[in-house]
Amino acid sequence: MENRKKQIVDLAIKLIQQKGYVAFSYDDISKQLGVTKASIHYHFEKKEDLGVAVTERLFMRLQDSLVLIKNSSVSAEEKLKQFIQQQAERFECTEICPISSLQTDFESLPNAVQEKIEEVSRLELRVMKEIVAEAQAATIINSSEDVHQVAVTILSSVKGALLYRRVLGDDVLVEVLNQLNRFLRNP
Amino acid sequence: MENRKKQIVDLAIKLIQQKGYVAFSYDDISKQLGVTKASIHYHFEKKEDLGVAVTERLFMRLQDSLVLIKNSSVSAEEKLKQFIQQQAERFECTEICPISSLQTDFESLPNAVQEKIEEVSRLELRVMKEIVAEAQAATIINSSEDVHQVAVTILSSVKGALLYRRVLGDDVLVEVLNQLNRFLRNP
DNA sequence: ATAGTAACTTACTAATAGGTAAGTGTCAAA
DNA sequence: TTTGACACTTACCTATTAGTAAGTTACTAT
Repeated sequence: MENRKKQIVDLAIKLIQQKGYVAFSYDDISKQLGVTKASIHYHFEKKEDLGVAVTERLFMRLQDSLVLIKNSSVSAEEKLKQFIQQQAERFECTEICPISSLQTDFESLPNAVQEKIEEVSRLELRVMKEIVAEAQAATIINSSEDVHQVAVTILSSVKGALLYRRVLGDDVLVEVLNQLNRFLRNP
Repeated sequence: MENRKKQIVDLAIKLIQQKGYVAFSYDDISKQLGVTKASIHYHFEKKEDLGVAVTERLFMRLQDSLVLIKNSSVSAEEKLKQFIQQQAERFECTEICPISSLQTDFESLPNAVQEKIEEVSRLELRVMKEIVAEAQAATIINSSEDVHQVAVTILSSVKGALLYRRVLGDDVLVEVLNQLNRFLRNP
């Protein structure tokens, strides 16, 4: 059952969003799936293997959205809105971005996972740059702004807002999103 | 020796910045201080007690900077620069903001520490709002912007940038700081 | 029917975590 | 000189962690 592997990875991502890489355990996963811990080890021998699988899924998700961005005929305006808001809505208020969570736990990560999360972060930035560039071409974003700088700032502020949201409540994210809009919109 | 307690708390904060609340252990601390684990327990019986002491120190640091902001005769421009850049320079590239780290580990924190980190986050926001309001009064920041929204956006983006810096390198933070400046400066 | 494989379970290990009880050395006040 | 507090150490306990070895069940192709 290849499905079981997917189940485990999905649950691992969710747990990483809630508790982080260090804090989640094979016991958490096995109990929630109603199997023994050893059966999780059967699918992913070491925690490192599961960690790599997790980062590979995150990578693929981003690749998918990159393809979607490039091919879809949706307006640049909608793409920008979608990508940002999607992150916000996909997660509950107690969850943060899985990439942020792994960045936070970076020093405790096995080497293989460290390298992967580096790749994921770079790809994420590429995706955001793609969106910003399109929005700029559509004159939604002021073209005098530097694509790279704007992209990295949007990503940082959204990820940071998700952290604050967890302790200060839902409003934080909405406020940051509003302010980003104010900053970015062409006057 | 009240000094030892301070040593422990300082080291705990550093370890939280590097590895997070869940990942750091009494063993880490005792080894780095050259004493036994039990002696750390003598000063802070439970990990929760140390966690509370840590958040209380973070709170006091913020209170100090709040006083400094209100009393110092430095220009609003300088204050804004100082507060933001201070965070960046105080930490090494492998370290993130201790508040962010505790926000990430929020779900794994003891209740008492959760409540404290909530207070710390609110105070941090207050400090940033104070700075933004002053900068606005000095017409450095466009006065049409909402103080609260701008403050929460600055905090979020700086904290987020520290996460990305850890995996993508030092440039990230500089870029975000530059972009924030571009957004904020009066035209 | 049988051999083989996938997906498990049972039962274990070693390491590490937080935490505790009881004792030791040192210093200062009575 | 003794009492007592402080700052420890030694020696432990229990729970949890990642990880493993060996056996079990069920399905599948030959």
